[in-house]
Amino acid sequence: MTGDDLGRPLTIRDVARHAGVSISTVSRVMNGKNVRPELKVAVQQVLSELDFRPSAVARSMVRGTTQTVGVLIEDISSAYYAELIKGIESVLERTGHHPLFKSSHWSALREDEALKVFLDHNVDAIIVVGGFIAEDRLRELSQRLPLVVVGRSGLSLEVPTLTLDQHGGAYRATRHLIELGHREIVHICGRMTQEDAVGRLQGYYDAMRDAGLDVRPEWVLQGDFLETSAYRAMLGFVELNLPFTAVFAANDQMAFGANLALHRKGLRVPDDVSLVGYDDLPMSAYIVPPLTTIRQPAQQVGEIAARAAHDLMTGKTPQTPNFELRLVLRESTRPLRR
Amino acid sequence: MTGDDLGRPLTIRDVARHAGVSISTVSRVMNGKNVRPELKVAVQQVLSELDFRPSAVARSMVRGTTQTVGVLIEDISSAYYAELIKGIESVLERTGHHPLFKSSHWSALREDEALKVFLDHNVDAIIVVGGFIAEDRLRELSQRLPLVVVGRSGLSLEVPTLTLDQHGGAYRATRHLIELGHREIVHICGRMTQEDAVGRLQGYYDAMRDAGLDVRPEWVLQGDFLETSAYRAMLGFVELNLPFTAVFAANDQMAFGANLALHRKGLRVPDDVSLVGYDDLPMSAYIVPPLTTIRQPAQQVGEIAARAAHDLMTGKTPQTPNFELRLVLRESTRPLRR
DNA sequence: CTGAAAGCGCTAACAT
DNA sequence: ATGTTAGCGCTTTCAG
Repeated sequence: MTGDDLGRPLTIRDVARHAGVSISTVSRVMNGKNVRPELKVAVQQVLSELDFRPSAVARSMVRGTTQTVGVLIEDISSAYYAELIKGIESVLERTGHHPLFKSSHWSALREDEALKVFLDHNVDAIIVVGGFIAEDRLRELSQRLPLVVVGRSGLSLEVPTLTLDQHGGAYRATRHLIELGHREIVHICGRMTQEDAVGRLQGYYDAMRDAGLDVRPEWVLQGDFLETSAYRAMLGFVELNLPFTAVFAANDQMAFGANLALHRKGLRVPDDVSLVGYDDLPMSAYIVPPLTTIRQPAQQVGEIAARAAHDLMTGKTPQTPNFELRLVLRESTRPLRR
Repeated sequence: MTGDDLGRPLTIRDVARHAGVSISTVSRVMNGKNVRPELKVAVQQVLSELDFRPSAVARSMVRGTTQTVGVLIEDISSAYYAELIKGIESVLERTGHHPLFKSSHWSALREDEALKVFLDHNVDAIIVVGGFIAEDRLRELSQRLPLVVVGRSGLSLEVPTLTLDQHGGAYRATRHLIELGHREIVHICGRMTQEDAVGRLQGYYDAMRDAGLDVRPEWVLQGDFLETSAYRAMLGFVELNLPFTAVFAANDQMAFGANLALHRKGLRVPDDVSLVGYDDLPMSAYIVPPLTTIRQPAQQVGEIAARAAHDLMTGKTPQTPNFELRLVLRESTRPLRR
């Protein structure tokens, strides 16, 4: 009715003026406080007519809360973390919080930067996935705001910490191969700077040792969790002409790389070589042959982490259930033929 | 030195008090305005001693800018979009902006919600990737703030729009198969609600028609861009026992699914059936056999989109180069044996 | 139940 | 060059 459409976004004052009330009344209506019904209706009318939306920034300023939660993660774009993020997203969406994702790309410096950004922006909680942040810094953080840590072990923090038993998962994977009769088992490991990689390597070692099997140093191939590294490493290993009948890759992506390398060398999976991965990416059921692997319930972990963050924010005691790392039997392994 | 460490975060007043100056001087020092050198040093001293970081929220409030850019995308966690995001992240990191990612999961409602959230939070720019937002709404948005649109064609907007020639890409993929001598070519398409899927289907049709080839209706298999759909569709098709020698899947994920289905049915790729995908995911070079596919430079698209957003924010004229959709020849196709 | 006014932490006039 | 002050848009006392 009044033709005062300026480019400038509306403020609560505009609404108040149009409704003929004070700004506090408008605020009350928006926040469901007690207001005389007739006034309330009138204000709501104007609110929707003007399609008014209060500034989240102004609200944050006065409420001291932003409805955002910072999520620090190595790499948003990598397949495994993508699953985790999906889980976080899905529960935060329901609690009305907005995730703020930052990739640190395995750089301690960027981790630190990201945390500062989170703090500067006054996020209501932080979820840290993996990484290298010192225990003290985490403790300090947890004193300032709700903090949830995922995938860091050996921490003694008063903070919900979700960890998966990497050692156990790798042990199970290796054990599976051993039970199929394999004795010469190659392991392609991840970067030793990453906790998960170390745990999995150790699980492999221990499974071998417990079975009374020696591990030849040449059997441990250095990878970096990406396909290419495993592809190259596997190719190189085959050229050594050492006998081997099985491969355990520290993640599925490297298993893919190894799979192709074996194929190139004329070795059939699983007829000539059995192959086990780790993660169980959505894809892994669709490669040829479908990959036997250790299932990490990444999405579920993300959900629990987000729920824990929410619990912390609302003063509830977060649950941190144990996650089961199951072996998913598919078609890339078979009993050793003798 | 003064033992006043409260839990409450510091404000500019604390700094001012400690340095014995006014808050405006502190503000000036932080913003590089002219301040007497000695004072400046003193303030900087206090600033770092206290490890003070100004509230981004308060700054946003007064500056009217947030250093954030909203990124609306179907699904953060899907492999193709992950690449795009990586590109966006990498350039926004350098410009000092913080991406705010929202997945809309192919829901117009969520798209709308996300846009509102962006607006509420006063993002400095928005990047919209695909989706269903009406042209008018986009125009309206673009009048309020810098807007970059990715992957929407047929729009007549005064807005930087990055599109890839889906029709052309699919045409090239199909053409490749035809040139290899294939005539009975199956297409697994995506959801017809998605623009890209339609463009690719049309490209397939046109390539067939231009080659004087008829398309049997049974050759067009309905998928949804995920592995499973293609796996099932392919399985079902093979059971029809219709002759065919090649498959063009509308994305790599579906090509993976088809690949497995063919394998299950005892058909060898590429010896019995040639297979072409679309996207060129990082993974696609590592499946067995390595996938011939149309390369969509997703990461580069993300970079250009972010750069365009930045240009818009800084008043520069954004560049929107053409992207080349190359056929990447690998090992999943071969000449038809006669 | 409602309006006036204070104030969240900061920046940008405005005075000095 | 520096300090004082007025807001940014909102919520929340505090009076009435």
